[in-house]
Amino acid sequence: MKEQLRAKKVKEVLSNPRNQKEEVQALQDTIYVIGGKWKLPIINSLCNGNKRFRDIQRSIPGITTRMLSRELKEMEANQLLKRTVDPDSPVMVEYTVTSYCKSFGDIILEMIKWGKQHRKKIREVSKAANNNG
Amino acid sequence: MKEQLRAKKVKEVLSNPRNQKEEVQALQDTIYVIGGKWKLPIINSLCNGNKRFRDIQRSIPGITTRMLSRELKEMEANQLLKRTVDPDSPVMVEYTVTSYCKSFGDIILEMIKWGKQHRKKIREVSKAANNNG
DNA sequence: CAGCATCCCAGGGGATACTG
DNA sequence: CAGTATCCCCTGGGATGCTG
Repeated sequence: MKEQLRAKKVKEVLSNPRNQKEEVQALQDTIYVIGGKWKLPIINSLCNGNKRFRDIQRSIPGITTRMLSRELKEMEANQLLKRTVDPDSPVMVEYTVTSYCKSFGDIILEMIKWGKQHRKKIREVSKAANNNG
Repeated sequence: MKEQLRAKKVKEVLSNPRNQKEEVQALQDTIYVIGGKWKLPIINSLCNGNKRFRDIQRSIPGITTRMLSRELKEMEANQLLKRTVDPDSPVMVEYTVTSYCKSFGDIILEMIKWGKQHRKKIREVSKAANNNG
């Protein structure tokens, strides 16, 4: 009985359920905030210096004006970016990331890294398949 | 001339359109692979040592058997995990991550980090609101 | 325990056309 | 240029109940 209690304790220290609950929560929160196909690519585009609607759109393959418009609005509401209209020419709008938005930098970087490695792997696999076939 | 070449080189490194196209692609690829609410939490759970269906389910708040079942199947097809059935008792199934799956580790870590900071920030903001109100 | 079957729905997302 | 407005579809996802 004592033995079993000890074993249980050790296991808890090795992988504390509390910590894990907290971490799953954190993970799910993040997924909730940046979920969907477009938010991260948009943030990435803004961080790359794109400020104008068209520029952002052109920099993200596949996005439509509708989705871009929607996401920008939502992200502005969530303080992830700032929208500025040039008072002189109302058709001059600029989007810039807030500092808060930059906190996604590391996530984006890791995801880019993964995507590149993934492509590399895919290429290698198909090459190997060709050699074997 | 040499100077200009060097300057150009630097600028290219800083924001090479080619690189950016490649990076957006990589980013979108990654989002495609791990998109949705559940894949990353599942991977996380497996990496935390959960192997049984019920355990995985219990470790992920909100997931239903239906979704878990579906995602596990899909991820098995995509070589992200291995499913093992104990021949002695067919109701003993174990899921384990492949090494490939572990390559998501850094992404998950970054996302957990972000989620924790996010909660902290939310708490601070609401606290400040209380003080001001 | 490990899951499949069924029913159901919101909303994410696409295509296209139009406006100030 | 910077969006809105429609229309429409699909599917991710929820709820619930059932089986080997």
